Amino acid sequence: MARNVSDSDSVRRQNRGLVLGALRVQGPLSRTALAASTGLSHASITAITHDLINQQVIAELEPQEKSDARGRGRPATLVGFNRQIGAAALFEVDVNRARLSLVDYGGILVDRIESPVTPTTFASSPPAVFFAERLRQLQARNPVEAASLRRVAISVQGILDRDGDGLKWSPIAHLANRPFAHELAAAFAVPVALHKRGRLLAEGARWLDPALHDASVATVFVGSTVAMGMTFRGQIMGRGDEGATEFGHMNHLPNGALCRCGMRGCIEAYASDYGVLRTAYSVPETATPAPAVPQQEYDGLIARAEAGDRAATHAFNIAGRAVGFGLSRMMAVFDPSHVFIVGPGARAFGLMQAEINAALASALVCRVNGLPQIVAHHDEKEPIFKGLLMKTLNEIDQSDIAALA
Amino acid sequence: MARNVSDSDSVRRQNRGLVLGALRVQGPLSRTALAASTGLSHASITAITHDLINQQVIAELEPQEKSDARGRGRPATLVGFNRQIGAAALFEVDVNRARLSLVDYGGILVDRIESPVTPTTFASSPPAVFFAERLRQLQARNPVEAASLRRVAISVQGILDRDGDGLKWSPIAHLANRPFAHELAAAFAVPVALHKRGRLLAEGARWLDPALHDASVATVFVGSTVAMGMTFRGQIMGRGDEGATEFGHMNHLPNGALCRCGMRGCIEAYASDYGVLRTAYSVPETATPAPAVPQQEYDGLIARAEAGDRAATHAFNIAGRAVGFGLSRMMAVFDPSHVFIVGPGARAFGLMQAEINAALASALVCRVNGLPQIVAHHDEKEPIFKGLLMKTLNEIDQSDIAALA
DNA sequence: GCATTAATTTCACTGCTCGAAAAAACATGT
DNA sequence: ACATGTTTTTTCGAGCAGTGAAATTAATGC
Repeated sequence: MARNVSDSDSVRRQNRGLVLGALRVQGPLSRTALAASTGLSHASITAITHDLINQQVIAELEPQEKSDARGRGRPATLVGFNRQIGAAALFEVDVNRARLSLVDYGGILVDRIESPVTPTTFASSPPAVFFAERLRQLQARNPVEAASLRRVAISVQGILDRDGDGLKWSPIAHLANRPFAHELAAAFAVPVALHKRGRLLAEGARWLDPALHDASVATVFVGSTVAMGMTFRGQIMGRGDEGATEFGHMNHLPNGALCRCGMRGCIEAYASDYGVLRTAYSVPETATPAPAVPQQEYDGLIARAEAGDRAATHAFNIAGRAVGFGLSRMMAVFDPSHVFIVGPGARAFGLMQAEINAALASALVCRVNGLPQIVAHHDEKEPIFKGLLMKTLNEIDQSDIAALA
Repeated sequence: MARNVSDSDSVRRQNRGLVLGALRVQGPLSRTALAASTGLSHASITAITHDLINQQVIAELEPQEKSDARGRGRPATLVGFNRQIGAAALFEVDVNRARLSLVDYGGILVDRIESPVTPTTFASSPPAVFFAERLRQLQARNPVEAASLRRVAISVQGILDRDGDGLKWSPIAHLANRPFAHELAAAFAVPVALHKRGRLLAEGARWLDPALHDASVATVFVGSTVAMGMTFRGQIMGRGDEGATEFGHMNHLPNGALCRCGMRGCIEAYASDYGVLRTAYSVPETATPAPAVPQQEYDGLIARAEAGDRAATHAFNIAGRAVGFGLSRMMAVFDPSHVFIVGPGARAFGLMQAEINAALASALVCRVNGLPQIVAHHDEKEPIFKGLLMKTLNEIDQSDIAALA
């Protein structure tokens, strides 16, 4: 029986959450600004901030003298997060790289470790060990933050199970079906959350462009894989908190090109770096995909296509067609007002755009509602990190902090 | 500024809504059962039911003597909806038929009118006039219920605009882009809601099979059109309340068969009745689709296929393939645990099943998570009506009644 | 009739928000 | 230096909804 009853406690949680959320989005605010932003009365804001300050969650900032000509009246005192009360460890795992960032409760990056990943990395050392080693290393270097670790969050690629704490399949070799989330949670006595990279991209895109904060956006990653996350009017879509969009492995052409996942005809098999390379070099569609494509090789192909090379141009056309039809098919189920293209493939957006638009034009939804606005966004690391960061801090805010007695 | 603040009023609304929802789902209940079902304390249930009874929303039922051996202890007095306090008019509009039902607040059908629809129906008389005429007729026949009309809800096919109160496109001739919802609302001084048929199917499926009430279900209608609605763990998905899944017009084959919508290669162009007929009779794919297919012609084709006729069998294979790849592609974005096939095409499910399964097997999500459970459900009128009914009554419960002072 | 049992109601208490008024803290004008 | 105006915060009493525990109500069983 889901406990949906509303009582004074849920009121408290909700309104404290509102205050924390406002501070998260807008940074330090005065109590008056908080009242305006949350819609709560001044009296309530006084009570809530008073509690939060007592609990050391937030603190009054030192008034900044000098600066801007402060107007008349009593000057506002800003309150902001107390960075020391919590820390989170954020792993971003990729096919060829892993990065662990330690951030404090204020969202400030404290320390960071990068490690290469190879197809054998997780075969030789179990994922849980790999992660634990690096986390211990960061903890040793930052004892203060280590003491207040509240969450570990991991950005992964692949398909999560229905609970959202196990990977059932992943393009990263030997990562799926290893219960590293549970093991880490046990080892560090801290909740460990797995997030699909696509979903984080969607979350991150919202934070990077405030104008999109409440829009419906599909964020498509094109690079070593093809992935997608969606937001619907500011809400993250799909499987509650697990996320299940497998856009890259949506079928594009029945019995088509062989994909890394073992299926045939996936969008990824045409639009990812290895897919484009395979097409460009006229390698048979059924050839086993390359396990990894060096960045410069992909960039070289983009350069060749931009220089007019026929084979390269053709390969990107095919890729654009795959992405375009994928979007067109997705839009039959969910139609966003904006589409972001991020990742290395964003640099090739110009080469794919015509085919993408052509494919979208064949969708009824687009004919009726108009084409979504499609924008390429070159950097993709920032959205993922930002998404992971904000999602994790928000989780702490709403689950741990707002519920504090 | 969205008013998300929680106060005693929102608590009241939420908990009253819980009580109304429990009664809606489970029928008349005792106060003790309400407490168990909602999670509220007995004291609160006493207060809430007291208010609701004072407001004539619910009433105590006469104790049913005789029946089952009532145990010891004070006998429970059930409370149930007061049917007289509201009524709703429900239109179901189809390509060849329109039906208007008048129901009371208890969900009991009071009266019903059916009218044929032809491609010229809405050309000769504006939709608003067509609807208003029939509604007036029902009101005249049922003056008591007419006095308490609270909502008009219309089930339509097509694409709604973003506000959800206008049709931007519809397979029903001359129905799109006519502001009949606004006109009706003005004429009858009552809120008028448009609902996509696919979404109602999803809603209705939940109500018909309580086991699915909290599952993730995709309900696919196959018949004169192909449509789909989805629920995610009991929540209706897609564009908030407007609904935008255009499954039938998801592209199946680029540049494929001509669809009624004017696009090419839509799933509908292969899997709807006209599509199957076209394939079976080897009519060129680019031939203009028949405006309507008589029921017996479609049924005849099913019979022929079941008897082993090659052309007919082939046509249903092609249809199954279209539906299967559509589902497979949808599942890259949203993967339900159950798929319902409803509508006339459900009778041909056996003929399509193999191709549907084959197509699904080519989806990575299915390989990893297993195939969803696919079930055909012959009757489709009931789910639509039930969905429209429950959605509308729930709307009244939550918006009008729960918010009463 | 009286004990037993189960459904409902009553009652005292808690915790939250809110509006209005008061207090605080600073700028400006005389 | 001091009164006045402005803006931010806090204080205070009221109101409201939920809760647990105890009391009440209405049957059954012996």
